[in-house]
Amino acid sequence: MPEYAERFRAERFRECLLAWYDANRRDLPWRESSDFYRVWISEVMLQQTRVEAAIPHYLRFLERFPAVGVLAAASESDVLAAWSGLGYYSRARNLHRAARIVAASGTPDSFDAMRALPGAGPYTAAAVASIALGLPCAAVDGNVVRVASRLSNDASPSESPAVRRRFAELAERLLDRSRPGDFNQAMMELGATVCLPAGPRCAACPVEAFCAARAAGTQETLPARKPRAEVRQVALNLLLRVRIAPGGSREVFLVRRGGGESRLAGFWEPPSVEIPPDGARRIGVFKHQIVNDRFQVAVWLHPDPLVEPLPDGRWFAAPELSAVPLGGIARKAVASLEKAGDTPLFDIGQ
DNA sequence: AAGACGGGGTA
DNA sequence: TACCCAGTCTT
Repeated sequence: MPEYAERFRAERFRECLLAWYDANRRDLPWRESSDFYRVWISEVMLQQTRVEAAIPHYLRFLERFPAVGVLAAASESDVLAAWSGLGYYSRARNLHRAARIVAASGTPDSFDAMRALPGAGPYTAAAVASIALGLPCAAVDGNVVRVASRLSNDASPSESPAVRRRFAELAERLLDRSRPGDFNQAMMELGATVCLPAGPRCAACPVEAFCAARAAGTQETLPARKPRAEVRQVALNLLLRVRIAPGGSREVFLVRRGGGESRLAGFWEPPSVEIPPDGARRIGVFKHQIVNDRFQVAVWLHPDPLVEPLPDGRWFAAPELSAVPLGGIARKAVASLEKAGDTPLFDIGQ
């Protein structure tokens, strides 16, 4: 009877979590009521913003715009001014647009209606729907992803949409349908204060007994992320042939690994160069790296032409260079070369 | 799928 | 000083 056992476990989980929440819940300004407008404003403010940072702005904002009608009637610049210091100003612009929609057509009464408002994604729609409307929607923010990954001891990369869906389904299964708003806030508060990214305080955790990661001792390693793009530390040289003048194409140089431990470590840079006599004028600065077995090339236009033979004169074949995925910078550089009448040809030296 | 968005907090 | 944080929207 695995289903029955599962249901029983989920029920116990809810009891433990909510008992902990009831005993430890913080008094926050937006918890004084479950008023839709106040909950909504707080959830938008709390996107990418810490509770402590949001509180003073929240209080000021509500004083300035005490009800949705006031917000809807305000000018955008007034709203932006009240938002100043919070960052991500598109949140304020979306909120303002959404306020006009709510003022005109009424408070949303479902997850879908909430989700349709500008600035309300899956998280915000679920949070407001559960806290203000009492609807059984699981709100999955970064905290909940961390808690869910540890409860299930699931080391799949947490930024993949499919994996996030799995964690959301777990949260949905655990959700207390009679107190969805409290349950969601309890999960998030657990993640923020106990189930910490580093150094989780398992001894203080109300649901330790339900945690598969804790049982396996893997809690510190979760949630897992996509494997870091791997830069192969191999002396690969890339030959680019660039058509420079009406005369034809010219082979140009290449690149060596950039040094240092900085952001550019692992990229490849051209050696210092001299200007060739034939007036080759516009050669890019090239950086490339092997990322997950794919060649990536970035090309910067450089005011000074550069050409230099490789010191050792050796070339290595780069696989499928003509199919190299160019990043945004490289595409811009190539487009710029083409606009200037120079057709870049990519070729493989050997 | 990947990057922009903006502050503040932290190594 | 530079990196990190993590929802939503855009491309």
